[in-house]
Amino acid sequence: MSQAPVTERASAQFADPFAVLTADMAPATASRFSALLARNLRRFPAGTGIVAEGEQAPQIMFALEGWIALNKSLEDGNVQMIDLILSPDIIEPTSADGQISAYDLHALTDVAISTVQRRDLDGLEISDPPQMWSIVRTRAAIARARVAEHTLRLGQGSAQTRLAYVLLELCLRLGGAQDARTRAFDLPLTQQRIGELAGLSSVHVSRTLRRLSRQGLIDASESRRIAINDIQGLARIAKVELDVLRNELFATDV
Amino acid sequence: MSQAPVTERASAQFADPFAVLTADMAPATASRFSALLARNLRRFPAGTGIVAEGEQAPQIMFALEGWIALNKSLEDGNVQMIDLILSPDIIEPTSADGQISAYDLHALTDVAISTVQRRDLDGLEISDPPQMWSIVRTRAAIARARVAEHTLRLGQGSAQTRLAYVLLELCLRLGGAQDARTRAFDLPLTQQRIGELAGLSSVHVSRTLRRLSRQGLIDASESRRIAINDIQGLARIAKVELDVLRNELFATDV
DNA sequence: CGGCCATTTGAACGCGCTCAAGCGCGGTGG
DNA sequence: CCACCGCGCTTGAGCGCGTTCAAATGGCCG
Repeated sequence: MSQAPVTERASAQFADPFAVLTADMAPATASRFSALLARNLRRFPAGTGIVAEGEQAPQIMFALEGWIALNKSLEDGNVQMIDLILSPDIIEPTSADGQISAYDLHALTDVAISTVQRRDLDGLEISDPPQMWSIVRTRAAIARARVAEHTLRLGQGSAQTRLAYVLLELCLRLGGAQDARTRAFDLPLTQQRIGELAGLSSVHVSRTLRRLSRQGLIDASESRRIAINDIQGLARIAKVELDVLRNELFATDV
Repeated sequence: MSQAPVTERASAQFADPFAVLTADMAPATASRFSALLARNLRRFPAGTGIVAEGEQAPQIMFALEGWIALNKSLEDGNVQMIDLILSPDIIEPTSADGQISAYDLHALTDVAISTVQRRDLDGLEISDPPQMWSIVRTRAAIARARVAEHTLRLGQGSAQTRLAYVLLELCLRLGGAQDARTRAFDLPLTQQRIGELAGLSSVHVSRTLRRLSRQGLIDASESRRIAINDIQGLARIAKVELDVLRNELFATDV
C-alpha cells in the first residue's frame, strides 16, 4: 500500500455491493463473508495510489465502490490502463509469488475496497462445494475475457474502433447505462485517462470523440459524461457483437 | 472442439509434463491427478483448430506438449494472438457461463492437451488445503501478468519494443533458452504468426527483425530459430527489467 | 524442374503522434 | 468583483512509423 488507508467498521451503505457477491451463498457463509469484508474495508480518495507495481500487495481485493485503474507502465513513463475495475470486480494483483503486485492500482474516484489474503477465504469455506473460490474464479474469467477483447483492439483496431469499444464496454458494465432510454452515463475520466485506456494520445482522444459525435453515434458535449445515441452503429465501429460481449462480461451462473 | 481429436492411453513420454504439475502434491492426489490427465488426453496436429471462439469448450485444459496460440479476431478477419500457451500452462477458455469459449485456440505445432471440467478437479480434492485449485490459480496469475505485459506494449510500445519483448518473454519461458550459452531457441512461428502476436504486419516483422539483427542484438538468419546475442540490449529495447519479468513469469511457490 | 509459401525489399500512403497555440471554466486571491 | 492562474479540451501543422501494394528472391517438396 503506497497510501495510508482509512479503516472503518461496516456501515449501512455497503449493503448493496455485499449483496451482489453474497446473493447465491448459504446464509451462514454469506454472513461470515460480509463480516470479513467489513473488517477489511479500506477507502482511498480520488487520485491516490492504492497499490504500486513491484510492491507488497494483498492477494485479493474486492472492489466495493468507485472506479479503479489497473495500470502498467513502461520505463519511459508511458502508462497503459490494462483494465478498469468496478464493483463487484475482484482484483488479484499479485503474480506467481502471491506477494508482489504486477500492477499499479490507482483510484480514479473515491474508492472503497476490502483486502484479504487467500487463507482468509480458505477459512470461510464450510459449505460444499466451496462457493467463495467459485465466485473468485468466475470474476477472474470475466476479467480475462474483458482484457482479451481490449487487447485484441489495442493490437488490431483503429483509434475509432478502440474508443468505440471502450465506450461500449463501459455502457454495458454500467448496466446498459444509468439512464436506459438515452444510454447516458457518467465517465469520471479525463481524456488523458481515456487515452491511457484506449492506447491513444489525449489529443487523438479528443479528435476521435468529436468524430464519433459528428457521425451522430454519441454525445460527448457534457464533460465527464457520455450519451450513446446509436448503439448499433457504435458496435459496428467497435467491431463487436453486442450479444456476444454481454455474455462474456456478465455472469450467468455462480 | 472443431477437429476430431485423437484419444489415447497414458504413455511414458508424458512423465515430464505430469511431473511439473504434480511435483508438490501429496502422492495420492498426484497419482489420481495423473490418471485424470491420462484419461482425457487429446492430440492435435500442427495447424489445426483446437477450440473455436463462441463454441462449446472444456472448462480447463492442461497444455502438455506443443505450442498453442490463444487468439481473438475482429469481424474483419484481423487476428490478435492474446497469449502463447506452453506446458505447463493451464487454459481456461470459457468466460462467465463456463460453457462457451471466448477465444480461438490453434495448434501451432503438434499439440497434446488434457481437457477436464471443474467438477473433475473438485472430485480430486481430498487433501487439505486443496492443492489442485491452488495450482490452477497460480498458473492463472502468471498468465494474467504475461498478458498484461503484452497488452502494455501493444498499447504503448513501438514495433521494436513489441518484438523485442515477445522474443525476450519466449527466451525466458523456454528456460533461459534451450542452448544456454548462445541463448538460442526454436521459434516454430512464421513471421505472419509473430505479427499476430506482436500486433504488426508480417512485412514489418521482417523489417524489424533485420533491424534488431543489424544492431547485433539477435541472430535471426536461421529460419524458425532465434539467437539472442545481447540480452541486456534487447531488454533495453523491450523496456523490460529482466529480474522483474522473471519473477512474474515463474512460480516461486505453489 | 516447377510450384508454393515464406521472406525480403521498395515505394507510397495515411493514421496517429508531437509540438504548439488558443479557448473555456473553476478556483483563488488581490 | 474581477484578475489571474491552472488544468482540461480543442484545433492546426507537420512529421514519422507502420501500413498496404507490389515484385523479386529463396527454400522446400513433389
